[in-house]
Amino acid sequence: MGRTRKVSSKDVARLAGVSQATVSYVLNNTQGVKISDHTRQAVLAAAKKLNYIPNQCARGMRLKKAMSVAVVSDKDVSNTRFMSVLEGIKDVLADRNYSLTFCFSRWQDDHEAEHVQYFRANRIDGAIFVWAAVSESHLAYLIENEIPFVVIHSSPGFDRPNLVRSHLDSAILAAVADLKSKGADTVAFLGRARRGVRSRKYAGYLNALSHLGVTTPPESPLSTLADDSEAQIESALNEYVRKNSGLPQAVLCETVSMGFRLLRYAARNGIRVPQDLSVVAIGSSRFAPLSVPALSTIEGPLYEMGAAGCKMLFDIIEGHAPTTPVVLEWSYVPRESS
Amino acid sequence: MGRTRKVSSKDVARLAGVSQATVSYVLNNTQGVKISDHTRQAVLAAAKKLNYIPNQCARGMRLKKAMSVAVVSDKDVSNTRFMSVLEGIKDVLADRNYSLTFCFSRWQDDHEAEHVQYFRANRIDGAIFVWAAVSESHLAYLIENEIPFVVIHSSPGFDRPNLVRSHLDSAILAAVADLKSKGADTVAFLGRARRGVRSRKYAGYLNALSHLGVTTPPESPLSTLADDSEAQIESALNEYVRKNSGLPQAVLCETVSMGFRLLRYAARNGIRVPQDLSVVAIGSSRFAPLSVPALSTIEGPLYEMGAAGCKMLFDIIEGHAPTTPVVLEWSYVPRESS
DNA sequence: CTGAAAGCGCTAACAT
DNA sequence: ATGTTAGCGCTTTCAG
Repeated sequence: MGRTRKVSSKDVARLAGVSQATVSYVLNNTQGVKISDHTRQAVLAAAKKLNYIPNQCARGMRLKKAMSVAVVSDKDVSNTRFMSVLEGIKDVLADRNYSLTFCFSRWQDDHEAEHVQYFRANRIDGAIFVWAAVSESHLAYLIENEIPFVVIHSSPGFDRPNLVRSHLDSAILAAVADLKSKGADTVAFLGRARRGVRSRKYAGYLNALSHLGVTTPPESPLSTLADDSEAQIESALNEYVRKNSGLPQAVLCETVSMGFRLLRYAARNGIRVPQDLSVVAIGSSRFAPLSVPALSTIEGPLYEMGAAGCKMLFDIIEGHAPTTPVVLEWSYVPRESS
Repeated sequence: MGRTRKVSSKDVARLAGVSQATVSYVLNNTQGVKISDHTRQAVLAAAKKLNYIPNQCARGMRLKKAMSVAVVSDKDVSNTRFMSVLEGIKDVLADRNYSLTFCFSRWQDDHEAEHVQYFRANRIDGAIFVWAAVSESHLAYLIENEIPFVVIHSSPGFDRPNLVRSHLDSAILAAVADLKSKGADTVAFLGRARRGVRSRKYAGYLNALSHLGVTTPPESPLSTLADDSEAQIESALNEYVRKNSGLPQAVLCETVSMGFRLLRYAARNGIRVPQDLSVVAIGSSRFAPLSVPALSTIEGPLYEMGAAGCKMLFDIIEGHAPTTPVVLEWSYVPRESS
């Protein structure tokens, strides 16, 4: 058939035998404008017949909106997480017919940052920072210039109202409670030494133990763990067994990959999971349900953080600045390993 | 200072004491229009003073362009690779003042795909598929409807002119030649069994061996390798040693993580790298230069593939369809481990 | 060499 | 209940 000139609202109007304005009224369901059912159907039919899609650029120009928001991130975001957040954002955008413009956060000069230029060039209506390195001074610049933005960031100590972050403790508590209810008197933590006590995950673990009166094993976290390789984990567990004269009944792993490795260790050594040992890992992976046994996890609200951040951005764009951050809960997803 | 109304070309014109048209001429360096140096400077000064940035939406509308292209990908692209490609694309886009609109490839209905809608709504001028699942029938639809697109895809057997793919064999040849020149008579391949003979990487390895007359060890690829865990690699190597009565002098690893694990194995067993054993891994990682010894790698032309794809897309948009795919070479990056 | 004016496709007063 | 019209900010003939 080849390309015919793109169809405009004028074409629809002509075919429906009405004016362009009427087409706009019908298609946008403009409030306070009454359209007879007859013409409405005519317009709808014409639009469908011509396969009409409004020119967002023209629309945006008239509305003084860009109909797009920027997602700005670093070049080395971890992937699964990032894509889930993007999904959440995209779904909210789709509802409003907004598109997603992608920016990297390079900090040459605050004024020259890509998203700033884009905003001033009317290409975006606001920006969402997704785990991006972003200085307080730059955020101050954005505020000063009234550029709408939201920060999606999990690390604590970063407090502003237009922030979406996550809360881990309750989910860990739920997991440990579940382990306890299934008979585990002692729950060990498997994590990297260099993270140590400062980590949110370890803090949540300690918090859960004290709330539930579960024994803290003397050798936990397994501090000899330099990385999450299989050999490291194996030797750490061996040392644990030696010091505590036996395996823990349950282990909370800092990452999914540690969880997997622990499962492999157990399999190799004839330890039955979850009968002899329960395993729960913190993090998300498409593969968690696919291991044998399927790995129980504590998962971050990635999609929801994206969606919440995007909704918050729209609120800001529409003049309703949030007064307090959105905090979303991680959740305990028990599978076969616990 | 607060937000003042956005500055338009009219404001610049007024300040410079010229007409809007002149501003446009100067700022776009319009061909075939002579502007006196005096007015040119006046316009430039005014623009700078007002910090003027043209409204891309209005500009695009007038030019009948969207000033943006879509990157279409799946939700689970592997990350380092993806971000590098995006960088290449973004740099080319920046040259032309284009922005990047992000789409997921969901195949509900060919006509309803997001990028199709976006094209018809004038939000994008074309699409780049980055390792996305995309059916031939959908591509046919895009061609039929004259929607400009390019496919960045490495797997073979996918042949069309508007394609950017990569070629691995020469880089592997270079690596093996280097290993040989340093005295390695035998080079083993460390890869996952399930990939086996069908993989491009293994094929490239065999090709290099036969070209250079390097010995193919009987136990290569290390077919017992079920995954890339440390324990698996260790037992595979042990088996290799048993069957070949000794370690290979050099190993080509299918992935960077295998390379790292091999280095750790060597360190644990007192094998000196590269004196006793040379290691080269296929793939890219920020960490490759950071290991001890720094890992030699064979790296894909990720950035370049993005850039080439984007340039190709602009060619297509401007009516110059390519007649043949772009094929870019991987490169051998020797570091300390070889 | 520069300016006036038309118009890209759309929406929203303001008419009717 | 619908049509007329005036722009949104920009580029580009066409006149001076």
